[in-house]
Amino acid sequence: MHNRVLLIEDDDELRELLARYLTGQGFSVREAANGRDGLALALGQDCDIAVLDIMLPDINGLEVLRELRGKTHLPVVLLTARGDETDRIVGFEVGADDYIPKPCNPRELVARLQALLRRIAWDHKTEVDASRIYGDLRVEPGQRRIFQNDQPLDLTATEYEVLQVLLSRAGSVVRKTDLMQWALGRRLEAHDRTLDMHISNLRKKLGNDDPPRIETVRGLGYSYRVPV
Amino acid sequence: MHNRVLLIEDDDELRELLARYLTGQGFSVREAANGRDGLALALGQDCDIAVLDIMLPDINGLEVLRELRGKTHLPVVLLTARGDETDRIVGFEVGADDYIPKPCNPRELVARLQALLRRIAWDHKTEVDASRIYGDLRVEPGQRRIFQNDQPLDLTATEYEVLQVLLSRAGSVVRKTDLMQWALGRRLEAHDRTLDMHISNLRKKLGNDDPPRIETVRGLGYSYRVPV
DNA sequence: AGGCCCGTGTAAAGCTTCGGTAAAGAAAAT
DNA sequence: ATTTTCTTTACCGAAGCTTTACACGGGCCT
Repeated sequence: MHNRVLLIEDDDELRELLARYLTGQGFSVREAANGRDGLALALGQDCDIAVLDIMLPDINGLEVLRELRGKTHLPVVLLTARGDETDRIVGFEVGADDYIPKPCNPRELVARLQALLRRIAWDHKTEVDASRIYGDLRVEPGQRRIFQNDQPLDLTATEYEVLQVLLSRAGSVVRKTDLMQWALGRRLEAHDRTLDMHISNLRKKLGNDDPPRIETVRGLGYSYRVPV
Repeated sequence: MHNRVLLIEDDDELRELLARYLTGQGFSVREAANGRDGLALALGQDCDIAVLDIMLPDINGLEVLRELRGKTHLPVVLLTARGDETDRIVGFEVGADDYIPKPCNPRELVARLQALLRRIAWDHKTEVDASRIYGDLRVEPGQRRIFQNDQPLDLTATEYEVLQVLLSRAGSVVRKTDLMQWALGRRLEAHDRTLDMHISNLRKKLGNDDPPRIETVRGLGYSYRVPV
C-alpha cells in the first residue's frame, strides 16, 4: 500500500492506462515519457520501485538501467516486447529484478510489483527505508514517523500518509482526488470533507505558520511549500 | 556463486533437464519429485532458493508454498502452466517471489534465479546464527532463547518468534499481517486476536516499562523501541 | 456594488474500528 | 492425565476517522 512507482514508458496511451490502474490500486505514480526524464526522476529518491520500458525514444531502456545501477539499487521491472528473449536476458544481466512481456496484464504487473516490494521488506533495509529530508522535516518511512527539527510529530496513520505524499511532491500541487487515493486509499466523493479535516489537523500540528506550509490551491488541491 | 537450488518438479524428464542445465551454470542442485519431499528438503535449510512446480502429484504446489511461508522466507520461483493467470496471481499472494510459465526456457530460469539471488544478496547482510544484541536483550538463535541482562527470559516458542522478529526490525514498524506471517506462519484473519495476546504476554514478561518497549502503531502493527 | 454560488476552514459531535486484557476453551506437549 | 501453550470469546475504553454545521471569502453574474 502507498508505494511510489515510477513509470518510464513512451507510449502515452499505455502509460496513462497503467498509471490510472496503478493509482487505483493504491500506488502513487509518477511518469516519464523518455529515458532522460526517467533517469532523473529515478535518481530523485522519490520512488520505491520503477517500471521501465526497454524501447524508448532517446536512451535505450537497458542503458537507463545500467546507468541507474551505477548509483542505486532501486528495484526495476522491465517491460519488453513479447518474445524478445535477448533483451530479457540482457536485462537481468544488467541488473533488472523482473520483467514483463508486453502487452502486459495490469493485474500481473501489480502482483509482480508487490512480490518484489514484499521481498524487499523481508530482506530489509533498502532505499525504501531511507529517510528523506524536506527543510526542517524528516520522514522516516521505517518508523512511519515524521520529525520536525528532530522532534517526532504526533501524527495519526492517515495524517502521516497525507503529509508524506505532500512532501514527496513538495513544490507541486497535489490534486485532491489523487491525494485522497494515495493517502486514504479511496475515491474522493462529492461533499466529502475528510481530507480537509486531515489537512486542518496537520496544519495545527505543524504549527500554524504564515505563510502556511501547506498551501491551498483553490479548486485543485494542496501543495507543500518547497523549503529554502 | 555456487548457489544451492531446490528443484521440485514431478516430470522426471524436465526435472533432469533443468538440473543438468543449472548444474552447468554453476548451481548446486537438489531435487524432489513431489511436494512432500520438496517441503522436507526446503525446510532442511540446505538451499538458497527453490523452483516449485504448481502441478504436483501429491500436494498442490501452492499448498507447499503456503506451508513453507509459515516457516521460512526461502525465495521461491513458481513453475506454472502457460496462461494460467489465476495460479500466478494466487501464487504471488501466497508469497511467491517470481513465476515462470511452462514450457520454460532454461536460460530465462537462470536469469530470474540470479536476479532474485542478487536482490537478496544486496538486501541481506545479517548472519542467521550469530547472537544479536539489542540494548539489554540478547538473542541466541542457536538456543532459541532471549536473555535480558544475561538472565534467560521464560518465553514460549511463539513468544520467542514474535519478539525475535520485532527485534530483528528494531526501530521499524512491523505490520501485524507480516508479524503474523513471519512469527505464527499463517495469515492474519479478521478478528484474530492471537497476536495481540502474545504481545500482551510479552510485555508482561519484559516488564511493563513506561514507555513500553513494544510500541503499538495503531492501525498498522508494532515496533520495538530502538535502544540507545 | 450587491448578491449568489461554491469551495474551503474548523469546531464539535457521532460513530466505527482497533487494541488491551481477562477468562474460558482447545490443542499440544510432557 | 496433567500441564503448558495457543486460540477464542467477550467486554471495555480510547483513538481517530467521518459527518455535520456554520462561518468566511473569492469569483462571477447581473
